[in-house]
Amino acid sequence: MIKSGGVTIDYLGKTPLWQQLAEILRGKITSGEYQAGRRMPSETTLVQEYGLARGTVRQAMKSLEDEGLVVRVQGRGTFVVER
Amino acid sequence: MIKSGGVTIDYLGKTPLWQQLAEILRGKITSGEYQAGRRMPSETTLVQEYGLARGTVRQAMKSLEDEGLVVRVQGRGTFVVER
DNA sequence: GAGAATTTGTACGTATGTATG
DNA sequence: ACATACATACGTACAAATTCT
Repeated sequence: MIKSGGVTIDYLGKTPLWQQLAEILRGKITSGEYQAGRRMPSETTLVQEYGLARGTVRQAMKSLEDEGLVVRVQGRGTFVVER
Repeated sequence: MIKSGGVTIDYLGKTPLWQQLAEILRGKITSGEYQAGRRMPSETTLVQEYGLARGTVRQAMKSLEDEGLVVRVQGRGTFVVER
């Protein structure tokens, strides 16, 4: 069984870590794993899951927000936008 | 009083500055002054200590990394490899 | 309503990576 | 080899908003 799709972070490659994470999360949104209107995993959770610094996670989230895929609300969380 | 051992940088000689620095650092590693598993002085620190440009320091560090003596981690520092 | 816990926002400092002149 | 600038990344601390107990 081959893990295809580059679902994991490549810490040695050229692509920035935050871009890789953004790509992963984008995939989980478009695939429906993260459903519209529902809350995404918190930054702290993602930090633990992927072993990245919070700033790096936030940069990935920021890019998703800029794309209009998610909205971030202080004190509440980050939510997948309805499409 | 003569400084023997080439512990200082010779800015006029034929040997590249980065090679001289690499040699110095290599010595401090093998002698145990820079202990295995611990962090090396930062590039900025070495820049100040030896009066070299950062690019030159990086070239020296790169050579040490190629030799397997140290590993460099973005955002954390350069560490002496355990042997 | 009070206080604790959670979550995102902001700021700073430090360090390595890359690019240009 | 030097100088500069910016990007990427880690770590820490605290603030602000919301939710939970």
